[in-house]
Amino acid sequence: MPTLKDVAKASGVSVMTVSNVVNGRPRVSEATRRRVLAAVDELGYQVNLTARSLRAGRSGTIALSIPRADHPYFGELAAAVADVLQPRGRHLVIEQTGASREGELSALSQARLQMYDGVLLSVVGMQDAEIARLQSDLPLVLLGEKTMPAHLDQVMLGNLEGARLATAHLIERGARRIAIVGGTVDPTDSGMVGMRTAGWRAAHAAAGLVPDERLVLPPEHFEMAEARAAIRAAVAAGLELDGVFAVTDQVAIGVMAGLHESGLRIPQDVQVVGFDDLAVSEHLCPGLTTIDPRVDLVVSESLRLLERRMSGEDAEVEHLVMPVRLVVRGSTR
Amino acid sequence: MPTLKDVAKASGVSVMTVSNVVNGRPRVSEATRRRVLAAVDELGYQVNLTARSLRAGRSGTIALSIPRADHPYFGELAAAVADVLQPRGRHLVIEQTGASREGELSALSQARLQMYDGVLLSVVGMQDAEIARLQSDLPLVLLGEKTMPAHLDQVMLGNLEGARLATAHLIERGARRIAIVGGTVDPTDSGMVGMRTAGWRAAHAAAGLVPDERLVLPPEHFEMAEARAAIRAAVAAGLELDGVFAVTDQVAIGVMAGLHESGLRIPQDVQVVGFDDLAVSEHLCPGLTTIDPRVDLVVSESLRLLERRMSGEDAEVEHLVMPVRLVVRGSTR
DNA sequence: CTGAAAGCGCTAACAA
DNA sequence: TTGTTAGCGCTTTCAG
Repeated sequence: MPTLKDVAKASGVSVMTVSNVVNGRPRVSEATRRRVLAAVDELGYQVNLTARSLRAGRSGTIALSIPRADHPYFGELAAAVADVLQPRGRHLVIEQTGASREGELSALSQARLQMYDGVLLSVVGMQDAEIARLQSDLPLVLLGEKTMPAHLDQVMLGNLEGARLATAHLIERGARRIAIVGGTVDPTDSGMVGMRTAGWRAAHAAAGLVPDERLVLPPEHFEMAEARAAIRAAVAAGLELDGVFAVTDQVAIGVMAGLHESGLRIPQDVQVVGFDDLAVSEHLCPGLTTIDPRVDLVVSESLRLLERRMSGEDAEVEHLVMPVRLVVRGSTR
Repeated sequence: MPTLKDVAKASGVSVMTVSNVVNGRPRVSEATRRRVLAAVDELGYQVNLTARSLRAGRSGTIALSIPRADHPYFGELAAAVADVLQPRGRHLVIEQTGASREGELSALSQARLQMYDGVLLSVVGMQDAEIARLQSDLPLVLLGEKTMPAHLDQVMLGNLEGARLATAHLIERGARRIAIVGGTVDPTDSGMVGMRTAGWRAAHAAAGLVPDERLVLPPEHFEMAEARAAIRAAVAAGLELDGVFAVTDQVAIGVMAGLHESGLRIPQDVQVVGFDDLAVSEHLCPGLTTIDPRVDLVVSESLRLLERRMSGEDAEVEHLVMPVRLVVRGSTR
């Protein structure tokens, strides 16, 4: 690759002048400018962004780290972030950590994070200790469904409120035996599953109902096939239910398939509510009633926090929980 | 951030020794190693990967450029690439171009591509001229559904064969009025839509049938809502059909929703086949018969080609078309 | 308006 | 085993 020096030599000026031309700085005579641009063209010169970053101390790039790109929720999140950043002229790259419980940071080391001007880190499998170890001098905003170290900005979905809304809606529409698919019976779970299960319990309590603990169904990986098998097995085992709160839309899709296979009709026999409002959910048959997690707000708020850190402002740490919204479709009556 | 120099000063050795320790090179006495590591720990030293890249002339990173992360096909592709690269100890970043027809390269400049050791470029909206201008000295493999410049390696899906298989399957299962949703009547279209439409025509021709041109339905953006509206409108307008080949699974999902809304049953009244075999397609009701584009092969082949370029091998340019596979599910009889 | 020098943080090559 | 030197390609600073 040709360098500034090569262009300088070819056009008979100094590297500094070439740099000035290439960066459109003023105070360059029209004649030299043309000469330099001709050389740039001829040699096919391209700035070396690595060198520029080293010199500038900034890369001009923001990173979004997600567990997996093939999980629609994260794909949609990534696109939403890109859509906000692109018009602002900021460059985004997506890092995929692989959601390894053993440590996202091995895949995405602190050193690598340091390359970016700012990082939105969607933490799923990460240990608290690892998160706590994150340098707070790197502009960083955490996106994740559990409470994080107090010294880092965080934006969280309205997990509890969403689960409560979803379950209350099922109760209101007449369901009385409402399974939670992807829930947990572990009361110490403070993560996404724990919070959504707590919302399911809270809605029951508010209605004066006591949920049957057998209605807490296991799928732990939020996979469609797993959820489908779980609901089929439960129905086959004689578990009676007339409603399902699925902890994610992906799980809900599996649940709908499983209920269908079991000969149960939605919503006549079993009503279903999901969580995430994936793009596909609107186009299922029937359309999936779900919780809109307001990814738009998550994105705008987390970028606000990030820009604040990036500008060096020494503001208070914020831990935000976004509002959510129930979207009613055909899977509930 | 502390630098090698800071650590060197703190531990009373030279920067080179620190570098040697940090990089686990041999020929460092146990005593100094410990002293250095202590200083590294204390100062919280982290390598500056930008500086290392500049020095080494390589970034150790491969980029995958996709139009949008919220399009499930690309999300699944990205995850598949990451899953192959991760175990090999290579680092991947995902760049999102935004599929702007005006030019993917403005979002993702040549200069930026140059930062990576290798690039998988999924081209959609890119102009031929822009693609042709791409330096061939950057290890680059094109992923895209149109024929690209001869000087660049390319991996393409079996568009024609897949569309042919899908349509032939519909014909075999008794469909005679088979719409193509997302097709084109423009015979000069040599892109993905053109090839898949050609496959639809080829299957008809092979069966001695002549398709009604009114069965070519418009949706151009492969969006679910658009496809849903298009099929509804067509049915409402009295178009008779007993089969649909949707150019993508996303389109197929919209089609299924639209047919459902129009009171038509799948597969009894209308059979549907898609293309992409998205993860969700298996869990629709009914399951979607579709073409598996063998993303696994696309990934392994494109990485083979890429690694070859990255190793500096001066091999023949390859233009590969991957085989495809029909996956039969409930949406066809 | 143009140029020379210095240095961002790192490592290969050589010297001690 | 450890240290010194040079330079990756760029831009800031200061001097013509």
